[in-house]
Amino acid sequence: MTTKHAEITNDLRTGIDQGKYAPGSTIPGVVVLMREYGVARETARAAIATLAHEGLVTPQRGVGTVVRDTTPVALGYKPNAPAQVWAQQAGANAKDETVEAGWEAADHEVAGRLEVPVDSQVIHLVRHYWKGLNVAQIRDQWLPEAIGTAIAQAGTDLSDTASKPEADLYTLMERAGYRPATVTETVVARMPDPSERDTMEVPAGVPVLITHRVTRDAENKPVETSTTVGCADRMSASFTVPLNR
Amino acid sequence: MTTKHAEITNDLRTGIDQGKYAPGSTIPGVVVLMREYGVARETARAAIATLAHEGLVTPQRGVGTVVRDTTPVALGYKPNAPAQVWAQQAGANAKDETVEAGWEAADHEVAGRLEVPVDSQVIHLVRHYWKGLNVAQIRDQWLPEAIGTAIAQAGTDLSDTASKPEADLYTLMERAGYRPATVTETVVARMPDPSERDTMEVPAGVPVLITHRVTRDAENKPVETSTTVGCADRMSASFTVPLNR
DNA sequence: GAGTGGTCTAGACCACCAA
DNA sequence: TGGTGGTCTAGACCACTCT
Repeated sequence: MTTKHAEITNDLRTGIDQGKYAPGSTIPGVVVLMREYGVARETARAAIATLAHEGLVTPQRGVGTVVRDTTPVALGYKPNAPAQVWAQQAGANAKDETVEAGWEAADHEVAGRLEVPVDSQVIHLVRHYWKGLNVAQIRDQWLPEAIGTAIAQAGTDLSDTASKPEADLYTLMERAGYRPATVTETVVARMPDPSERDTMEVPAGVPVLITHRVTRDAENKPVETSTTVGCADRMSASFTVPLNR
Repeated sequence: MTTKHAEITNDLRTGIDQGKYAPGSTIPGVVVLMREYGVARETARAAIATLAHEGLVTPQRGVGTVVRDTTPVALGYKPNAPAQVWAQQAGANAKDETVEAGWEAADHEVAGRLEVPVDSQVIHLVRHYWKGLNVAQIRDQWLPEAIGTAIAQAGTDLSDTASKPEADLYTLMERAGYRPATVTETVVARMPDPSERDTMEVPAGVPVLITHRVTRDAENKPVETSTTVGCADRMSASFTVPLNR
């Protein structure tokens, strides 16, 4: 025999699957489930909690337990033009903002990706990508010392949060004499930690997608690396790769 | 004031972060927490449940609540050689197995990806990729009718589950006169549904990574599409893309 | 058998939202 | 103000694992 809360969960889940409870509407509340199934409050709540952690519903105090719209928003992501894509694809109410910029000492991870010595100076940029009222992605980006100074000498100080570069980063790199040739991206997923859940307002049951990127020039030397963390229900990553066989 | 269970969760989480509770060891159990914090059983359990849903611990009856090893297993994935990579990267105790094969009518989704009419015949293959004792990935793959029959005429019947093709799919395609030229992959993540949780034995708090792929020939016509679902703590996807600017 | 986590109850009070 | 979900309790019994 399955447990009582599992029984209730299954009934509600099939109801959602079959469209009995549409996205945006509410499923039967705690008190209703208590009465209809003859269970205690915590048992009814346990059933709902399972659905919440599966990402199917979002309980809201004073409102009810709302069925999530599980359709992926599918913000396609093209590594070929990382900077501009956001505005095009996320729609009119999208914006992005540099919240942090400056020089810092490379830690082990960043130094390894950029193939520079640990503790050597690198430029670190943190950007927030907004979609409507939410931060949908957070990007941490690092550039090796040589490139940071070369871009500065070409007239753009990346270590200044307030300054608005008038061109995207790859263009700035080219002007400074570094031509990006390839990007390698590695995608993983996990549940958000509390700070991510906080700044991006990730609902329960929604994982984050993490993209680690390394951009290299024609000599295969790293010219940029970044880590992008995004709410998995507000982003997806897409790649087109030629096959050389 | 934070809630009692949140308080306990935070204490335990920082303990894990700081290495006080190492991966593989157990955190204080329900009864210990009840005594030390002076709370009821369900309150202590709620604190542990939060950590479980964050993917940090796995409660086990009769054993204790074990700290998960959160290190990503990072099975790099190269779209250039999809079939062979598994064995190389997942190690010695990896294997893969075709669990389903045959002709079926294309549904809306598959028809759209392959750019064939809805309800036209397609080959459907389901493969399980094992890592040790677990299924780590499930791949659903579809080929358009023309290619399925061409490969059959070239001597390999893909619609037969028992038959072991002696070459990887891309090679079979080439022999049948279709040369794959590009792949486009879209990666998303979500929490597993019950059936996925079941066959892949996904622990609580671990999302699945989903890769939608379309392979095209030189004329940009789709020759294959597949959807791969994998436990996010047992796989990652990696892509290297040349920049053409 | 001792100790772990899992289920369930009946009842209390609190926080929040909408009408 | 009435209805929603969130927190918490004290106590019972069950399922599982390890020794």
